[in-house]
Amino acid sequence: MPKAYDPKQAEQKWYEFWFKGGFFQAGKEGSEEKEPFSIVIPPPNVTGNLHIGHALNMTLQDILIRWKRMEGYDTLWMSGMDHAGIATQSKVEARLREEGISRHDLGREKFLEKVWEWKEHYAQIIREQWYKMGLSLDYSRERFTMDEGLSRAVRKVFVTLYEKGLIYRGQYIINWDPAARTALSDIEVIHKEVQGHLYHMNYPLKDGSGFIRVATTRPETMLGDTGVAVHPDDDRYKGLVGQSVVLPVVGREIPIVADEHVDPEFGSGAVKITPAHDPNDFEIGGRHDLPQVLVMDETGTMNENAGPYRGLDRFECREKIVKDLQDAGVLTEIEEHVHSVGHSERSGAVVEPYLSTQWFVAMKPLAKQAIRDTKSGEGVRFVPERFEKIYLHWIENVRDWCISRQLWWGHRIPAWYCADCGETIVRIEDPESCPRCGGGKLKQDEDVLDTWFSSGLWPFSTLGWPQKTNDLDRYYPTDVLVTGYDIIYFWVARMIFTALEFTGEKPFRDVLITGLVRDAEGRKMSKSLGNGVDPMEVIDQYGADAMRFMLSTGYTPGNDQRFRWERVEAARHFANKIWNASRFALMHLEETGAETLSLEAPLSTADRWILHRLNETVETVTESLNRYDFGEAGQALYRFIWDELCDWYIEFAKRPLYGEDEEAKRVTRSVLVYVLDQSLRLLHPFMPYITEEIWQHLPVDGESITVSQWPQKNPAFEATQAVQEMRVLIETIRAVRNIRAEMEISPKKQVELIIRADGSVLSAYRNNESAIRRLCGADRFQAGSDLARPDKATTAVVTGAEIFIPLEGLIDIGQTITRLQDELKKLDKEVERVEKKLANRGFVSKAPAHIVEEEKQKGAEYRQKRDKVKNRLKELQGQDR
RNA sequence: GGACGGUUAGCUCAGUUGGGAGAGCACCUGCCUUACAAGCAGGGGGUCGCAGGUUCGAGCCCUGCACCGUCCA
Repeated sequence: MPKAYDPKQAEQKWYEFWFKGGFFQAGKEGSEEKEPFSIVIPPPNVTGNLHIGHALNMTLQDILIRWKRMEGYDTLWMSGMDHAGIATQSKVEARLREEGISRHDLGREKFLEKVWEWKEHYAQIIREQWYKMGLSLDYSRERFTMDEGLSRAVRKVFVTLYEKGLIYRGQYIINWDPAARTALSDIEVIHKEVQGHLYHMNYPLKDGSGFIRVATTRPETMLGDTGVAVHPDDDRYKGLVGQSVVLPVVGREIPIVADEHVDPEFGSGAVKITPAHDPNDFEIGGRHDLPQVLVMDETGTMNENAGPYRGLDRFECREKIVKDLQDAGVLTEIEEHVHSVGHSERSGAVVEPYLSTQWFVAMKPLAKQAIRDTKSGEGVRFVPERFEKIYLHWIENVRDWCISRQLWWGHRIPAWYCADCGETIVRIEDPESCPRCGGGKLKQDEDVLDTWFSSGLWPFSTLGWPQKTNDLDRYYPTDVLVTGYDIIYFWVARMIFTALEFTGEKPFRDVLITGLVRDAEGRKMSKSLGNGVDPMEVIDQYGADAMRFMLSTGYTPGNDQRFRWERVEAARHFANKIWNASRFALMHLEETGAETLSLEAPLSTADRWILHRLNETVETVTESLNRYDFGEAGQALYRFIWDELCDWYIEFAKRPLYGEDEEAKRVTRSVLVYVLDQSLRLLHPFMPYITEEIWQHLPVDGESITVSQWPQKNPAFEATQAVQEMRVLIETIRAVRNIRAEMEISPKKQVELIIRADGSVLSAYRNNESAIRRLCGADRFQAGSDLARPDKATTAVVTGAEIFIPLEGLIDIGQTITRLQDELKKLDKEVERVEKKLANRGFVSKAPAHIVEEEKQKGAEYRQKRDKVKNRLKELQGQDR
C-alpha cells in the first residue's frame, strides 16, 4: 500500500465493482424475508450540473441507505429526475436564441424534440456526477417526471380532482411573469422590499365640484382604473359615494364606491380600483360590478387600452405618465415609499398581477386531512421538529393553486374544448369526439401543468401508481424524505396532500430538513455572485469521501453551514489517518494472515479497553444515526479512530507486535484486525470508498463492506476495570511527557522512571511496564508501594500515584518547584470548590445521590493528590537550600 | 407587523433529559521516533450577546432587550 491514500485510484474501481455487483438494487432474490427500507430521491432538475447543496442532500440519503442496507434491510433508494418546466424550457430557449431562433420559429413539436435532446444530455451528466459521489441509488428503477407511467399518474390525478370539483378553470388575477410569459403560483413569487414611491393624484369629480385624492405605487395602472373606493364609515367621503370621477388621460367616467376592504388610514383613505391588475381591486371590483380593463399584454407592454401609451414597456410608461400627470396638475405629490414587490423566482422579472384564464386546484379541502393528522400527532414527523410549525402554518393558510403554465415543456393539460358546442372535456384518454354534440373538432388546451404538480406525486408515481405494482406494495409508504427547507411548501406539503388523497397514506414517515450550504463568508451561493462550489471540483481535489465527511458531519441538523476548504482538508487528513493506521495493521498481518478474536485469550489492558470503547462507539454511532444526527455520529467516529485507536491503542500495540512473544503477537493482531474491521464498517456510510479499499485488503470474509453486517454492541466487551487502568496509564504518560517537554529533555534521551503506587493502580503499572517504558522514553523503570524517593528527582503527581524522574543534577530544581506550585494552586481551587459544594446543605439534600457521591469521590482524589504535591514541595524546597 | 433560527476560543462551529466549558483550523515550543510531516508530542487562549428570574446549582429552563439572518403577511 502506498504511503498516502489516493482517492482517484480507489473511487472509479470500487464504484464499478458495486455497480456490477448489483449491490444497490432493491428487491433482489433472497431479499423477500428482509424488511424494506425506502427513500425516494428529490429529483434534480435536468437543467444542468448538480451543486454542492445536492451533494449534501444526496450524501445524507446515501448514509442512511448504506447504513440500513448493512443493518439487513432490503433498501430501495429510488432514482430519478425532474423535467423542471420553466427552468429547462428557458435554458433551451436561451440556447436557441444564440442561434438566432425562437421556439416559435421551430413550432411546438420540433421545439420539444430539442428539449428532449437536452434532457438526455444532462441526465447522463447528472448520472455521472452521482457515480462520482459514490451514491448507492437504484439505477435500475430510475424515473423521469415525463415518463409515460408518471404522465399517466398526472392525468389520473388531474381528472379525478376535476371530477370531484377540486380542479377548476376560471378568470382570476394571477401572478404573471412577463419575461417567461407564463402564469406562476403564489410561492413562485419572491417578495422583496424595494425603495419606491407613493404617488398622490387628484381625480376630478364629474360634477366639477372638486377632486378626490388617491395614492398609488403604480401610477401606470391608472389607465385601467374602473372605480375609486372609500371605506363606508369614512366621514370624509360619505357625500361622495355614488358620484363619479373622470379618469384623467383616458376620460372614462368611473364611480366612487364604498367598500369595507379599504383602509382609511392609508394615504388619503381613497383608493383607485384596477380590477384587472391587482388582486384586492379584483375582489372589490367584483363586489361592485366594475369593469375589468387590461392595459398590458403578456410581455408587460402597454396595449391598446392604454391609449397614447400603447407600445411602451410598463416601466417606461410609468415614467412618462408621471411626467404627463404632473404637467396636467393631476399628480401633485411624490413620496419616498418602501414597499414589497413580487419577483419571479425563475426569471427575476417583476411579477405582474394579471387577469387571465387559468386552471386552479382548490386547496382547502385537500389540506384538511393533512392538518388533522399533524394536529393529532399522526402526521409526517419533521426533523428538526420546528419545521412542522412552518409547514402547518402554510397548509392552514393555503390558497388555491394556479397550475396552468403557458409553456410547451411539461405535462399538457388533459382538457379539450369542442369547437362546435364549446364543451370542456377532461379525460385520461384523448377523446375522439365531443360527448355532448358528437362533433369531432376538438382542440386540446395549449397549456402545461406546473412542474410541482407532477413532483407532488413522486413518492408513489415512481413506484408505479396508479397501477398496483409489487414495488408500490412493498416500498410505499417510504421511510424518510431528505430535502431542504426551501422547498417545504413547493414540494413536501404538496406530496403530503396528494398522497393522503390518492393513496390514503402519508408518503413518508419522517422528513429530514437540511439547511443550505453557504459560501465561506456565509453568503448564499448563487450564479450571479459566482461563489458557487462545484462538488466535482471538490472531489477532484480531495476525494469523494472527504467531501462527504465534511458535508455530513460537524453541523447542526436543519441549520445552514458554510463551505470551507479547510474543513474538506481536515476530512482528507482523517481519511489519510485511517489509511495509515490500516497500513500499520496490514504490515503486521502480512506474515501470518487472519487471526480470530477470542475473549479467552490473554488480553492486555489496552486490548480490553479498546474493545470496550468500540462497544460504546457502536452504540453512539447507531443511536445518532437513528436520530439523524450525522454530526454526532461523525464526531464519535473521528474521536474513536484518531484519538483512541491511533494515538493510544496502536501505540500500546507496538510493544507486543514488535516483540518476541508469539502469543501476544497473535492476540494483539486479532484485536487490531477486529477493531479496524468494525470501525471501517461504522465509517462506511460516510466514507464508502476508502473503507471498501482497506476492507478488501483485510483478512475478513465477505464480498464487499457494502453488504457486510452493521456492528452490534457486544456485552462481553464490557471492561470497566480496563477503562480505569487505561485512565491512570494515559494520565501517567502525559505527565511524563509534559515534564520532558518543560524540562527540555530531548526526545532521544532515555530517562529513569520511578513510580510509587499501590493496590490496583500498582498492578496496572506492572502489567503494562513495557508500554510505559516505550511511551515515556524510559529505559529504566520501577514501580512499587514502598520505593524510596530518589535524590535530585523531578516529580509529578497523578491520580493514585507519584512519579519520580531522577535527573542527575543537570536540571534545576526550581523549575520543578514552580510546576508543582502551579499544580498545587489548581488543586487547592478544586478542593475548595468541591468542599464548598458539599458544605452547601441545599446541594447535599436536593441533588441526586449519585451526583453527591461523585463530588465526594472527586474531593477525596483531589485532597490525596494535593497532599502528595505538598509533601513533595516541602522536600524539594528543603533540598533546594 | 407575525413566526423561527443564530449570538460560546483569533476563525468556523459542537455542546441531547440543568451537575466540573469542547473540536477542527490558526497560534507558540520541540521532534523527519521503525503507520502517518496530510504526521507526533507538549502548550497558550473563552465574564458562553446584555439584564433580570427560577434552582442547592444555568452555556442549557423562564422573561425582557440588543444585534445578525430566514420565512410569512
